[in-house]
Amino acid sequence: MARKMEPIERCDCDVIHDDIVRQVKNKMPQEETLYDLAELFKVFGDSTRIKILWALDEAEMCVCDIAFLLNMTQSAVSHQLRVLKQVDLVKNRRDGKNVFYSLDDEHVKQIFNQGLIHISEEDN
Amino acid sequence: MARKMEPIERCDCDVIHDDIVRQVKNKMPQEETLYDLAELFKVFGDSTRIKILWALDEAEMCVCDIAFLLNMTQSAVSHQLRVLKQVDLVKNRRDGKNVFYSLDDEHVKQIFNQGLIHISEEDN
DNA sequence: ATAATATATGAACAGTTGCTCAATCGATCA
DNA sequence: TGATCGATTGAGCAACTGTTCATATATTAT
Repeated sequence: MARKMEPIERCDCDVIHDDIVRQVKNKMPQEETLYDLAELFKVFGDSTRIKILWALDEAEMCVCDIAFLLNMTQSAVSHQLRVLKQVDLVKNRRDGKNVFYSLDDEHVKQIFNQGLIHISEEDN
Repeated sequence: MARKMEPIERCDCDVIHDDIVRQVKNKMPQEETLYDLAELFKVFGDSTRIKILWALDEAEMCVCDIAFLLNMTQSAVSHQLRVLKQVDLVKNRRDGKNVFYSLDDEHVKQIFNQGLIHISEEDN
């Protein structure tokens, strides 16, 4: 996690590399943008959360329903819903004793589908 | 990580929920598919790997070039390239003392862009 | 051969993650 | 009011992750 502060020493590669590296450096998005992107994918990088998101894409559901569907404790589901809410992937509304969760982003399924394309191509 | 084996007890929610939950359950992809999807996103869930992938999308580069570009040790970069290779996101070729890495999937940028769409919409 | 360079790899370590468990909060109902 | 149900929250923990460091391997140059 901790980043080295002293610049890495350059290897003896050709000057050609030098130009390419400089070009790539200029084309790269901002450090912060790439960090945020990683943070988003980190949220997708857990099968429990993937399942929850996929389920909520089908229908709005309360916590206990999700827990039953995924065969998990309410507590575990609640913890994960919290994570999903923090990054604005889901929203919720209270109805009596229940709290209903639903998707708060229409691109989730598109992102998933892109990922599935990669997976299906791996089996070659 | 460890999954509970005894089924979660059902809450006293309406019978309506029961139907919805059953419907959602039927529509959900296979457990394994969702697991694989999470594994893929887990790889994207690290800013170092995101940077490497983004860089390699611009140009083929050797390990020391990537290390210099990202101001990281060769070792750290090499470890991450190994991870990326294991999931078929990058490929490599040796040229003398150097090993050149390049992208092995054309959808990477598309997946990134989908993610960026979500991020940019968060700032509301 | 030896030395030098580029990369890979394994152990170790700190930091993080996702779950369980217990306690708590919020709303409803007797 | 107290009892109950659904949901949330915090502590604690085992498992995992990403880096560093030291070492090993592979290729080239001397």
